[in-house]
Amino acid sequence: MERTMDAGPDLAALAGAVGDATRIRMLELLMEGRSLVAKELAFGTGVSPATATVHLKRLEQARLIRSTRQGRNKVFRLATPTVARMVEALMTVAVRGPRASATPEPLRAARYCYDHLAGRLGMGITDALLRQGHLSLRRRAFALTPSGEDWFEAFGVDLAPVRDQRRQFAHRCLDWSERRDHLAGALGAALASRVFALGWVERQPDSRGLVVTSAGQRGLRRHFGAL
Amino acid sequence: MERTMDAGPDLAALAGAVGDATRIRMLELLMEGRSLVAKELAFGTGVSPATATVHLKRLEQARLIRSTRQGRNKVFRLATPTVARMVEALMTVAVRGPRASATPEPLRAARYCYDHLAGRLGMGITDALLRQGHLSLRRRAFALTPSGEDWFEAFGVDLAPVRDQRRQFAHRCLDWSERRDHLAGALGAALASRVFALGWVERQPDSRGLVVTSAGQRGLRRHFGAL
DNA sequence: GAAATGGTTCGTCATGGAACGAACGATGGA
DNA sequence: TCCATCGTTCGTTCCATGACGAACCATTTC
Repeated sequence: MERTMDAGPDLAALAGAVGDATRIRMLELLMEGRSLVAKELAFGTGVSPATATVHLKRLEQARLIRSTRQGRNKVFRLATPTVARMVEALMTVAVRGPRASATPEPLRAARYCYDHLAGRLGMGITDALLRQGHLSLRRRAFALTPSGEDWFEAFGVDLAPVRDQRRQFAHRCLDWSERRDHLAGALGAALASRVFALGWVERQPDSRGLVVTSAGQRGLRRHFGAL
Repeated sequence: MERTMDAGPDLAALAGAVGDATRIRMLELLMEGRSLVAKELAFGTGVSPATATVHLKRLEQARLIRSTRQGRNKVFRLATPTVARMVEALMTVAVRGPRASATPEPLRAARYCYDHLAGRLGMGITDALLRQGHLSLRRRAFALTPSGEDWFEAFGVDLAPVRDQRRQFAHRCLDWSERRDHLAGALGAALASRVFALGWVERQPDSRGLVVTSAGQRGLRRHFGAL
């Protein structure tokens, strides 16, 4: 199909890469947890390893995902937080009016969005941090206040390496299930893995989404009050 | 292709609708100006009217666009500002690193994003309004200050009907060419059409994007200082 | 080294769907 | 009333590509 050259970003190429049921499902899977190996992505999309290889290669060429070898495994993750934002925007549109309330309860309650906490849990924590003056609002991001620095360190998050990452520090991410934004970026990811390390949340076995443990209930209440 | 039911939004359906070169181009065209008739969209994508009909129907079924009959014409527009946000997010990702600076100058400078001003012009105006205290920042939106209300009325924007619209009043839209956000929503659209009505900007004949007229240069400087 | 596992490559198949031209219904203007 | 224009419908063609199994490397484990 010949066509005059397009000004601006090459949407057609991107749309081609995104516009396949299996590939978008892969991106969706990568939104939930940090990174997955090829086999998990094949299984998760219900497709043979051979087919998965092709799709993953295509996604990688489109710079939507990145891979690293680990032994005989190949682990994939979203290429950039910007990609996560894009997928999030797609999800926001994909939630149809009448079906909007059909978003499964566990997903509304707590889930990963890329590498940070989302759903009502992520939102609640973010709101609490704002209320307590540990975060403040900036145009496109949150800012960590002095009291916030103390709080994070006391919570067990070593901030130095978090600041050293090349990605945005405290990004604001818009959630498709709640339509409000929550803490993302390097700081959001660090917070999420700390909460995970504390055993406050656990990955749900086969479904997507997270469950808050009873220790988590207590801990969250102690730190953030009623969420 | 049988597959277990997906939790959450139906991304596959959406991805299918978006993932075609012609259809994404149509969405792109609808981002620039308010609304277009079927023929313009056919011509703009280099496709026959028959083919265009099929694509437009598909996009409409996916609720990405909406149409109304006007005489023997059928005019299309993006269904919701949320869709515009999604396309914008796609564009942001589609801008490749090395090619980033290859974004054509006129598009960087001034263009429509859906129905409001974007590019450096939209950003500059937004910044000026913030600096002058006519807008203030909220979490997901801008807020119009009391002085801002006066300013808009003096500028010739009747705010009452703008507030009555069902869409968000002063949304923050992230720009793919500048990677910063600018005034959108009902207020952004009203401002854009006022600026257009004043003859300060004109649609570029065949390219995309806008040009600032000499009257516009003067008017913008007078109201906003150096942009 | 052999066996097991993860991933890739290759060849093939089948299907979806994108495109067109032609014929048709509808609307508006002369 | 008649013509021009706009859009839709239909039938057809044809190509892209998504899927698989089998064979093939590479790495770890025993």
